Amino acid sequence: MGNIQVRLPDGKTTEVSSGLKIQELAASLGIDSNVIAAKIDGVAVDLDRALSRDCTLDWISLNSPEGLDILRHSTAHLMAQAVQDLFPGTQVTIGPTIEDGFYYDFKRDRSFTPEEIEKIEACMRELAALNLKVAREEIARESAIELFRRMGEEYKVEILGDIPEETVSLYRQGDWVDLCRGPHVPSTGAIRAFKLTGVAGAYWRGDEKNEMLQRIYGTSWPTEEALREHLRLLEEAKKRDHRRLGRELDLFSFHPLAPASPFFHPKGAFVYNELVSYMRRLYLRYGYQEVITPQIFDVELWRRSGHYDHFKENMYFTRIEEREFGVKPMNCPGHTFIYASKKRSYRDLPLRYADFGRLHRFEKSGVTAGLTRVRSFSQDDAHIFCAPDQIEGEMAALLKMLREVYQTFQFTEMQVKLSTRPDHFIGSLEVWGRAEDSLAQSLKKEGIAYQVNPGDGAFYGPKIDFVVLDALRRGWQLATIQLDFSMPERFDLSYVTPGGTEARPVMIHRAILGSIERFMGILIEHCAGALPVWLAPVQVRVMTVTDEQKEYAQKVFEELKALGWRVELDGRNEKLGYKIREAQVEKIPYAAVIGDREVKEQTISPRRRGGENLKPMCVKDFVEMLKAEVTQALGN
RNA sequence: GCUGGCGUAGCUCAACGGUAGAGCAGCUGAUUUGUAAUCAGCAGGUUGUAGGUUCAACUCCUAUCGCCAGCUCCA
Repeated sequence: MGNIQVRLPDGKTTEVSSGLKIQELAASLGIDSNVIAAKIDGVAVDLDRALSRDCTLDWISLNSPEGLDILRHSTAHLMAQAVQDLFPGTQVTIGPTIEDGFYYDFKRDRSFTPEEIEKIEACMRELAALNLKVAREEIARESAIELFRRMGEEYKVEILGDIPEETVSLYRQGDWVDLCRGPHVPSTGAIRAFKLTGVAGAYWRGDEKNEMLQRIYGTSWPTEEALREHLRLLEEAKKRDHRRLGRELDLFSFHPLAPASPFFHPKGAFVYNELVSYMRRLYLRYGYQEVITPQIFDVELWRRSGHYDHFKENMYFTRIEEREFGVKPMNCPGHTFIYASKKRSYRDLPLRYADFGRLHRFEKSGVTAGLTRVRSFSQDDAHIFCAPDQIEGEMAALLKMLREVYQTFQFTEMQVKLSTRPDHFIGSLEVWGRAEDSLAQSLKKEGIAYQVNPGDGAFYGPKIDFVVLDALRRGWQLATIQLDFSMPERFDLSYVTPGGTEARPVMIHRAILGSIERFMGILIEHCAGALPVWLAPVQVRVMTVTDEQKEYAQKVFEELKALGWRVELDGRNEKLGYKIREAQVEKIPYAAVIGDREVKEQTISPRRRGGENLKPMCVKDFVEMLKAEVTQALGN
């Protein structure tokens, strides 16, 4: 065995004898114990791996994203070991890492009870304490198939059947073995801070036609502190849950007799309408015209549009006078009728029809959730009818509008996905290709990075989806832009070109907030219920210190009200601290405190939600301040 | 729809085979109070619904509805 040259992360090169294990090299270099794996020329490997050629070496620390991923994967293995120790006969399937954690799917006749989960967790701690060495082993695929078949692991055998390589790797810890690509932590003792977080059913390979497996979720971290911090964030998210805030702030509620259909209370309805007004103001500037269209249509319409063939499972139907009707799940077909109500010229295009019409979509029970997934909703929906050569300009305008909207709501980050032709589609392949290219071109032109989501388009055309990240960095899909050459065809839409010939317009389906319901839910979580002043159902609460100031407070209240501010008066016989607390809990942006001093000086003392006390000021100055705040937020 | 969990007062939760209890909210009264909770009293529940087991059911069983966590699907 000769010597080899190893280039270390610090740029220095060291000469070691071939066959030296990375671990041994690390020990000799005094590398800290957080290093749990390494990279040879960029490929992640176990510390147990021997160095056999000249290479560049990088350390993978527990604190790096790659290290965390390895830790979590190893924790999934540890869990699988515990499960098979405790419940012989349970088969393992797959156990990948996910954001902040991992899961492992098991084949077992019954599901895991909370008590069993506790037992599994305890068993995992014991196995971790044993600090079992995690050893990699490479064997021929055929031998692996033989091995897992003997062990009764049918799923592993199936997985092995799909692996093209002739050699596969196994990982052993104690007497437990699993098929795995690796790498893993060197020994189970590296797994320090973990918690099993949930159980759920999951279909084998994610297909509901397959048998259901039992999934256990968990999370794993380098330190106890990191684990605690993660659990704290989960608690924080719970506090922001819009379902909880919706009740606490008296915005909306649900009733079992109208499942998945929200009731907006006065304050919630105010916010809802204000969101719609906001979009209407934008429509004025961006050249949209609002239309109102029917709620139910003869199924004939849905047959023509393709919804009957491709969206029927999500629709509500009703029969009357021997005629079958479908409640609209989308506005688009209705808009084609307005388009087709007269002869159109190229001079009319683009035509932008906006519609806040109520939509109903049947969603399988079990998928609905709060405001984010409902059966009755409306969208800031619009359909743009334009000539093919206008697509680009429309897309650019749309992206500008979209950015403006997201900035207003302080969604500073977004991800973009281009979804292509699904299995169920209408129209020709050629037309689909054209539409997909158009969308991709537009994104490139605007310099927007995007991922492709194959097969995720609407049945009538490809789409661009926009996912925003909220304050807790959770992703939410809001906007969608869909390019449609089929609907104009199906409804035989046309316009007269400059040359006097007839041409087919293109339809762009688009929504920026998405559904108003869903957007409201996301916005509530984003701002933790503290809506910006312009959107808050109550903007100011005027409050007295004692009854002495009631008269003046009433005057201030009337004054603000007359100026159009949404204001309430709290003249109750309670301590100021009590009134302040209530206003704070209700997340009202401003409390206007009035005591004897204010009466004497004809001022108010505003207090911002959050605790900031402002100097006493006259009502006029206060109003100017509010105005400036609104203007700043809305940028106009 | 599927897997699992959970439904007790408006809200948060207790009681877990022996005829339902607390805090907050609500109402009444006292208190006139300066930036996140003044005190006292009162009222409020056929324990989601329908069956069943039992001398006895909030508690055990079955069905059903709803909610929650996932799977699948999606705005």
